[in-house]
Amino acid sequence: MSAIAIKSWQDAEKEILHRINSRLWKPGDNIPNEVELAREFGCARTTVNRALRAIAESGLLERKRKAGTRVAPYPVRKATFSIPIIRREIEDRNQRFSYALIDCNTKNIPTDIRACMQIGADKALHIRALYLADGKPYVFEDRWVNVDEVPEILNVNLAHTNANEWLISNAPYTHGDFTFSAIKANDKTAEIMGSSLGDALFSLNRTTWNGQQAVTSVKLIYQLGYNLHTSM
Amino acid sequence: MSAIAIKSWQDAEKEILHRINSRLWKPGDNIPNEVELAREFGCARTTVNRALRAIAESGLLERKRKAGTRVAPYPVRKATFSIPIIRREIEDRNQRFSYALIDCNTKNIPTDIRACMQIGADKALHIRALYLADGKPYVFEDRWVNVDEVPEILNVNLAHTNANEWLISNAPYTHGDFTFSAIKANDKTAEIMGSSLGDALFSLNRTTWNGQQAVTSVKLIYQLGYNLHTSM
DNA sequence: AAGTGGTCTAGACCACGTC
DNA sequence: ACGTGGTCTAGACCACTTT
Repeated sequence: MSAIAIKSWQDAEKEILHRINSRLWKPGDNIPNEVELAREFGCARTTVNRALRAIAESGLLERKRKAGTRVAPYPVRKATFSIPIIRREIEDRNQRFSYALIDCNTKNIPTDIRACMQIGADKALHIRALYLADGKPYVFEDRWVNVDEVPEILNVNLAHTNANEWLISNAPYTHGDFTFSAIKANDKTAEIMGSSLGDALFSLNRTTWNGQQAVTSVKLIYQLGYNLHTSM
Repeated sequence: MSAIAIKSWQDAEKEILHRINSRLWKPGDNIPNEVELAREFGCARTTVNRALRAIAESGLLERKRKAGTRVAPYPVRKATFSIPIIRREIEDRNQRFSYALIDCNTKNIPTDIRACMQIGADKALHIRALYLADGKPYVFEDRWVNVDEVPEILNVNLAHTNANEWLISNAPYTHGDFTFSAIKANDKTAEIMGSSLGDALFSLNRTTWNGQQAVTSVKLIYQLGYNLHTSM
């Protein structure tokens, strides 16, 4: 019927998405298998596979060997967001970046940090710093660094080089955990951020590992009004 | 040298990641091209391509035709998070899901919602509802639905069927915008959520589109203590 | 002009999950 | 046992970007 010329996997992807969105294939329905679609589209099975795989990754299709491919009945859509370095985040807003170290020393790890980093050592490097946009507090960083994993950081002058940037370039990680939350500014936070006591602030906790070893665990508290945006 | 047997694209991916993480290939370095790696690994170029493409999608490699592939100097890592239906989110916590419609009627669209939905019509369906976990407020939903795009929703009894679930199954969308932020509970919000005035709450604004047409725009306000978690 | 990644093809075999 | 997706291969051509 419809004389659609499928010449690339993106063409196939568009056509399949169209069939899902137009509800020709409804949530829960099984769709034709790869061989049939390839025949219908007049292309190789590999091409159809690439398109189906891409859509399945976005959560709209569910694929199982033998059972086939079906339209997700309750699609759990996936969105991606980027984790830029703070300097770039600020510069992308056309603001001037600056940085101020608050304090930095090696000390005993509090139990909550120990629990989320799961490291054996008693001590770690604790860094507190402020990142500013146009001279105004943008984000407050409260960080612990596993010096067994990244000993070179002890030779870095953290008053001049910020840990966020240095670590990204010098301490690779294989995986990480991210938690976003809303927190109420306490008196210390309010003072540092120049905001009011009780303000609702956006916060990100991130712990990264290189293989089995924790690299760093950081809590970032953003200025009032910050929001995280993404699209799909 | 290293007699690594590369038999799958995942093997190639692991080997390449190892070379990046061990800093054999440093940030900013160009790495060998696909043909060379295929020869070294003793596999087809397609296999190497799949591995490199996967790593580039995660942000660790940058690829350009002719220029080649290099390790990202300041990797902008990408993380994905899932957008589950609220019922499932609650049931996955082993809590009992329930739902209460607060109000629902067709009325004039406020200017801020009109701006983010970019629709022509004067009126839209406004829904306010509460989703509960074990009988306690879990998330408050304040939603506008474009009835030109999804007229069938007018026939749905929203006292029994929640809009979140109904729309996911019945109103496909091609793309969307997501904004996460922290907000301070005002008196109305505090009353509805059973939290205290001034609490810092986590909030998500989401607008979805089907092609050119806005489908729905929703503000979700989560209970105190909620956080969004993801890992990579 | 030339080098690199991007993709397509046809065929093959494998792995998983259902029957 | 068998049907489906998952992947590999070798070769080919194309598209983009830099030189």
